[in-house]
Amino acid sequence: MNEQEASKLAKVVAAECLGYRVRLLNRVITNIYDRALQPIGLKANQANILTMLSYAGQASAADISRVLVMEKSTVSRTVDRMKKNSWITVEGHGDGPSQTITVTAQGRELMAAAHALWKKAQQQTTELLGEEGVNAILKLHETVSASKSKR
Amino acid sequence: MNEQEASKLAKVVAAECLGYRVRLLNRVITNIYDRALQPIGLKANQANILTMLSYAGQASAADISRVLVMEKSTVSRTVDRMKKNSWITVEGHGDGPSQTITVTAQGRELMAAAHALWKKAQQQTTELLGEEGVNAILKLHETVSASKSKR
DNA sequence: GTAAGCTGGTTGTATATACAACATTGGAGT
DNA sequence: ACTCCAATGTTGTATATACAACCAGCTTAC
Repeated sequence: MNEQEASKLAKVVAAECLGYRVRLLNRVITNIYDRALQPIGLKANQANILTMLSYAGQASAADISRVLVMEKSTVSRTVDRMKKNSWITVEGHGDGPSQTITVTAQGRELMAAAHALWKKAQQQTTELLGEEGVNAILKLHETVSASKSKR
Repeated sequence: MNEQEASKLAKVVAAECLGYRVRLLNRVITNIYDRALQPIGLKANQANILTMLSYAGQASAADISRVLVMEKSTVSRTVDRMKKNSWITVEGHGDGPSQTITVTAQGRELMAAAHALWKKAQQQTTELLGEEGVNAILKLHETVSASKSKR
């Protein structure tokens, strides 16, 4: 398959499916953040959780799930990984509900280191998308989160 | 944590990170397609590959990887799953390069069934995002795929 | 003509994601 | 006070994703 054919096919699939475009966009952008944070062993998603926790002071897994609109099982496992890295502590009855999750001193140090790296990724993304693209993302996010809150 | 606090936190994280917004957007939109296709056991991503293959007639794994801009290991495993479902056939030297992947009769039937379901998801997405949102996605996709082709 | 390198594919490992099934725990209602 | 239900969390299973290491075959350079 030559490049022309490939390009044509890509256009066909892309023209058809919004889902495809969103997934590709996600792969590209998330990759920028993940690569940037890779030197300190942090993933973009975990960085978001750390950020939320540091603003909140403390939160339960359910809080994280609600605030960041993530599936509770995803939160459960991610929290577990972060706990193993000693970035956070989880207090409360091992099994029972109502945990209290807080960022550890180590976690705060990590965040400090993450900030510079994250900023670079954010800038790279902004350059890639352009001002217009960034605004589009902001708007799309508003639309989606508005629809989510209705449920 | 009450709803006001949660909402405020969400805004903070979202305001900070474009990556977060894109991931959320991806989760919401991909979920629409996955749920729509769920009755026939097809995932959005696999549907895209099937579509590409049916337009192409045949393609190698490397072609899929290039056209849809997916990691080759992702393609390898997804192709494997689709093959197990008899939606596609893979011909060529078991190990060696240059496979020839084609859609089977079963695969074509599946696509026919998928089309109606996919269309519903597409419409649902369009309603969710609005005309403006859809245009934003189109534009973002162009920007991203243009940057990709430069590499 | 041979060695080095490129291309194509697979596999190991890790994370994010979704859905379903399950356990636990508190509280609400009677 | 007791029962039932809603909210919380965990775990099983499956897919998508990324990166790295690896293998096989073909091409290119010398």
